[in-house]
Amino acid sequence: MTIKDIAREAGYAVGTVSRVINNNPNVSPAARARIRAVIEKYNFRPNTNAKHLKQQASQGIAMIVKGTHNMLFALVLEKLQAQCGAAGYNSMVYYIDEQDNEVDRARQICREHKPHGVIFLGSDRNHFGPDLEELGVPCLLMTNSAAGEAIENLSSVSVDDTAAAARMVAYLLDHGHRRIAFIGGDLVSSQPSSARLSGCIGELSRHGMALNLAAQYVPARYTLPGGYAAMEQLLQTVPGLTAVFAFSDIMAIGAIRALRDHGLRVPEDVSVCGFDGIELAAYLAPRLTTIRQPADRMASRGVAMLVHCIEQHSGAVHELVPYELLEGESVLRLPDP
Amino acid sequence: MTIKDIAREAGYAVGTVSRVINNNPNVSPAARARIRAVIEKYNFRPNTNAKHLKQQASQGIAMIVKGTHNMLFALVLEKLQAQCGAAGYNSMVYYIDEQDNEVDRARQICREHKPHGVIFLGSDRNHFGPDLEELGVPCLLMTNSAAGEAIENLSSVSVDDTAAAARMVAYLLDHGHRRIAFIGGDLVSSQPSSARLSGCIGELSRHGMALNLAAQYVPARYTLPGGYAAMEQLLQTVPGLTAVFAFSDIMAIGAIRALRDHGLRVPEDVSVCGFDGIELAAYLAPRLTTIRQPADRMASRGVAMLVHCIEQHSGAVHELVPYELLEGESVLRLPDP
DNA sequence: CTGAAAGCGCTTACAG
DNA sequence: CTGAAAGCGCTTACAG
Repeated sequence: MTIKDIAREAGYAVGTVSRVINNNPNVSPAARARIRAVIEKYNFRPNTNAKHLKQQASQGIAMIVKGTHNMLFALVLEKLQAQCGAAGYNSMVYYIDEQDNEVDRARQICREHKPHGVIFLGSDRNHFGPDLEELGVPCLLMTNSAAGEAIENLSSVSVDDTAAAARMVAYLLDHGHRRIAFIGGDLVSSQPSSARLSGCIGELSRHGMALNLAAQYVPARYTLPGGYAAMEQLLQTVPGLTAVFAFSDIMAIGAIRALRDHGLRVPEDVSVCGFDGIELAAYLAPRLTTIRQPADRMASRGVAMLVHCIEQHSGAVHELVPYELLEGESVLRLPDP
Repeated sequence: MTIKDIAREAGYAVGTVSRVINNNPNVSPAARARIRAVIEKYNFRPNTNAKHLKQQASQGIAMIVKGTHNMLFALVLEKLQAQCGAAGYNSMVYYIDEQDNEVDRARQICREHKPHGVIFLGSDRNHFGPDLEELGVPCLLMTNSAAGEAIENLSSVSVDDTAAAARMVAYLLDHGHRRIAFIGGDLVSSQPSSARLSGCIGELSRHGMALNLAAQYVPARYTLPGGYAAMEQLLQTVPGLTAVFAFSDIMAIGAIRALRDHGLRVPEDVSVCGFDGIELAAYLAPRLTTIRQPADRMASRGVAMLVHCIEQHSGAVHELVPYELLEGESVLRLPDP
């Protein structure tokens, strides 16, 4: 069943059928009705391969998501799709492996599906360079800042990771914690982890405290076992620690389990806080103290910015959206010494 | 950059370039080397739209996943892809919305990408009928049984949902629980929920107990808030309940939070158990007692079965894989009355 | 082993 | 408003 079959049965040429399918106004009501009826009858769907092969530009925005296990991305993606729809764009979602090159994938997608813009959820900073401009369409990085990259067509929307992490450290210090350990991502590939760590170091030094990177920071995958293993390591390298700051909620949950398996209570013996503010954080016991990244706000700003770039041919912008420290029950206020 | 440009630069015809790309043996080593070098030089990737438009059959298996929030599916999918790769098939993954029609989507995918087989993760039983045979390729339903559907080309691999649920009820009864409530999916669309519920009813009746469906069973979405809301309702309709059996771990986590918010402890005041055995279940406090669906085993059996159907042109088979009751800390043994 | 050519199912100027 | 035709970038018989 192809457009040709529809055309024959309806008594029109394939061009007219194509116009009906693509809502081209240059079709008589009679032809439209007749052709629609035949399409309906056979529940015909045009072949997207042929469509994309020929079409100049799709009416869509491509979204490239790194990893399917990331609960924050899943939430942000949902909001992005809603916002895109509201702005009159289709969204096309491509999930890729955590270790795949998102920029290579974007290149292929642009060639084959000709989107009006590309949104990246998750990024390896090593993959992003000036050659991104070759894509020829505005791009947007979500939840990571690209302000430091200075790539002409790459906008970004994120929280101020440095400030947010500093805020959390200030919160821990205010609660009397002095021996604090950190679990984050790989500092070479993860831009947000670096930013957050520098926020932590800054805030500590404001209080006259130094951070021993080798001992107090353990890089881990953003997974439950990743957080678990990192916590076990920190228990060795930071004796007497009273608080742990994990740069994702999932890692925090892993860390909490590790603490418990070592006979430590949370928060009575060790306080734990996370980052992201995923839905799950509020369902745990104790509720997790964390930094909430506002998925809704990020998505609406992101789509607005990208659409502006697309329609006005304007340059990249980098926007910070407000984070929020969600006070849960996982950080204890220590008594004054 | 197209196959034509590569051909020109390499000094061969496009057909030869195509043969190199598709590892067709009828190419001289010299031509192969020369063309490979040019492809390498430009990092050329053929347009998949054109490829699929023309190609008889891809060397792939399509996987259609309902929903991106399902942690069990994410795990099973990972294993499926590994198994497919090992069997010499590519996997092409298509995520669709929870309420979208997976069979309609499969129809389109088969037309456009000509996979050798289709795997469904998640299904609405209302969408499956004898017309699935029109797809013309073997299909496989994962984690739900299709034994009752009698569709010629639809195999399935799942745990015995009825037996597994009965086993859990037996476990609760053995622990002294008598007032038990249930949270599951919509009984009309969810085959596993029906099967599990019937297992629960059967086991209760073996012990001379009846189930008041309207009061003791609350259908919910498979989400945290879904479980939460269902639990709040059960607190009204089943006064004095001592145990809750949720048909997914995520719903169980939601239910636990609801109980706590009503001042009840788990498991001291109310016991809770789940279904699925996702990684997270073992990281909670208390660890969740649940039925583990063996993702690894299901994936390896599923792919083996599907590949057999594909290569031997054999008919559908329905296999049950062993479940496992994971004893956590969320079910209390009640003292003898 | 290689090339020339047809054709996959669409879209889109171009005429009328 | 409609049709005839070119062409998107590939694959694949068919000749040689």
